[in-house]
Amino acid sequence: MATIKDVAREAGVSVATVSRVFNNSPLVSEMTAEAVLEVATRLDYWPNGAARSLSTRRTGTIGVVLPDLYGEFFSEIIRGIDTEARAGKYQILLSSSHAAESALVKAAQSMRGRIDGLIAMAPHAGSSNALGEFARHFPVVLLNPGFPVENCGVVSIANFEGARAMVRHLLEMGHRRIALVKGPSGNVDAEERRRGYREALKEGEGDLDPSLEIPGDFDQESGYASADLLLRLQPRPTAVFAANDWTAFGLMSALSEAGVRVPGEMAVAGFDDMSIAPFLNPPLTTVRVDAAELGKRAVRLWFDAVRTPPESRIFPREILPTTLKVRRSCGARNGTPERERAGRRGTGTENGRRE
Amino acid sequence: MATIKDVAREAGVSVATVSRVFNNSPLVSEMTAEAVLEVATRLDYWPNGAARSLSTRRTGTIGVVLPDLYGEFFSEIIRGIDTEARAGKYQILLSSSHAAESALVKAAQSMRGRIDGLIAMAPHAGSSNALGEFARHFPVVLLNPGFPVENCGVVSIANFEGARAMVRHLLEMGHRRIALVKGPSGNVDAEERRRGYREALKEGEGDLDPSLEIPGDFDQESGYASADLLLRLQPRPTAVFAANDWTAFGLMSALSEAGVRVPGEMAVAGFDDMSIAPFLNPPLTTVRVDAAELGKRAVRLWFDAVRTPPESRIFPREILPTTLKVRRSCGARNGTPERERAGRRGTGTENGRRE
DNA sequence: TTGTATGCGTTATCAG
DNA sequence: CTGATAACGCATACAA
Repeated sequence: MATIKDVAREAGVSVATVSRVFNNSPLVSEMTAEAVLEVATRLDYWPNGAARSLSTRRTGTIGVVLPDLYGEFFSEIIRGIDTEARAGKYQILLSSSHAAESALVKAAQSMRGRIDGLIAMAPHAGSSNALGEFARHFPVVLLNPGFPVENCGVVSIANFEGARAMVRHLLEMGHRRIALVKGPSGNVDAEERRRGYREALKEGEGDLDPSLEIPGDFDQESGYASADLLLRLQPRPTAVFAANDWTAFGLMSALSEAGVRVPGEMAVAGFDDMSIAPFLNPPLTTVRVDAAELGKRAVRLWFDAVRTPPESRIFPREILPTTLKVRRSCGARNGTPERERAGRRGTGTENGRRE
Repeated sequence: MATIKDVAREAGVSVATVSRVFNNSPLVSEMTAEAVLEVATRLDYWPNGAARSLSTRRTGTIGVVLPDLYGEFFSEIIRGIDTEARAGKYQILLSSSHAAESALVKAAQSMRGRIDGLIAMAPHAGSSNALGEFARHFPVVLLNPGFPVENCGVVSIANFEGARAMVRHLLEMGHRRIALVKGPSGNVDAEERRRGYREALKEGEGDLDPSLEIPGDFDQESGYASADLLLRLQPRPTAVFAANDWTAFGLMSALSEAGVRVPGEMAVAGFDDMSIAPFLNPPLTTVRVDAAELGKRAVRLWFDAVRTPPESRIFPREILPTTLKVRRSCGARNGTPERERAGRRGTGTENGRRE
């Protein structure tokens, strides 16, 4: 593989000149530049990234560590990160960190010298101190952390506000007895959504009854299973809020099999707004989480940090608003919403705050 | 940030010794190693990746360039790549290449010196020569390319075989007039699936009628729209094979709205086996493409290449078999298939060949 | 078992 | 405008 030296020799100039050409330095005559470029193309030369970053102390890449690369949510986050990073001429060094809490740390370790900073999603509070350590060396932005970390930028999801808005909506629709199919216990998102559920019921006239809170696990299966308990409740609820869309899907399958009409006999709501949600039968009313936007914001925060001298850096905590998507699974409020088209999502009301 | 020199000085040894410790060299006494490690931990030292790869000419990372990071298919590919790469102690430098054909080349260019090779999905034949150029420098594996490229490993999808198997199945179920909702014209996968469709009809007793081939675009919307044409056909087909699951979803929505029972009046089949497919109403009969496995195989092929001296390298072309997933949307063959559980998929017959 | 010295491919500083 | 040359942080051949 041709190096800068080869090009210099072949073009009859010094390596410094070649370097200048490839860095668009104005300190080189157009004629020389052309000649160098010609030789470079002929020799199929391109600067070696490792050498370059060793010399400049910049790598032009952001490390991204996510707990797991499974599902639409994560793929959307990555897409958002990639899009925004590319727009800023940065690349992405990706790693999933497995569930183990030490994995995140190890992944980040092994990226040293190869990244200018980190965007990470850390499910375990145990990673906290290690992350703080990294943050002393370079900018770190955390995605929806369940614990406070110093010296890191943070983007979280308005789970609480989204859930509260959804339950408020159900109350507005006249429901009083609203069940909740919870997410896995210990999960930050699940916990916040439950808080929002309770808060809305407390504010409104809803039944705040512990027996209405059915266990769930964020998956289709647990949603399916929850229908059984749901239908046994006395008096039977008229609406269910599932902690995420997968749960809602399972729930709707089970209700359909049980001959319970949705939304007629039971309104169903979800959380996430997966791409399939508008196309279910009936289309699912849910809370939209714009995962790609989550990724984009993380990158923007990260860029802000990079462009700021370390001593005057601030560490903003941003909260990604969620949006209520009213579809048919909860009955129509103002007539039946128009049919949504693929790729085009209807508008809605934003829930959440910014800081 | 502490360097190897800092550690050496602090520990009272040479940099060579520190280096040996971090490379698990047996040529260092246990005592010294411990001391070095102690100091390293205290100084929060970790080898600089750029410097290391400059010296060793190995980076420990694979460049991954995909045309677009959207949707479950791509996220699964990435997951497969990541899983397998991590198992082999490799990291992933990710980049989406936009649709532009030069983008792939640029992305790969800018990765030079930072990767040991490339796994790419190149939708445009124009990238062909550039890829061949890369392949002369380091191992390249292509994902499902629509054109022949020299010196590259290749993993493609058994689109033809999968489609043929599906249509054969429909024929077996007694259907004779089977429509096809095509994918976008020019798309490799779409083209191969159509070939499989025609082949099966030719072999069997099906109607090989051009008017049965309805235009589509791989999305929900075009599937929805296709129902109109489908229902107008004279005589009306008893089954439709949609070129992918999204198309099938749209089709099923439209049929449901039109009051056409599935599978009673119209059998519907898809292609891809998206995660939601088993949970539709009725569950969708489709052809499973294991995208994660596609990614894994690409990495394995890549590993094979890396571990082989360049002169004796061969460039295998592997074809990922697809699997027929029989569910209820085409009617049951041997009674109703058992209900599938999330995360557990039923077995099926493999279609495709290996080389 | 340990240390010394050289090279990896660039950038950047300093002279010309 | 151009050219030497010293870093950058590490691995390794060679010496000890």
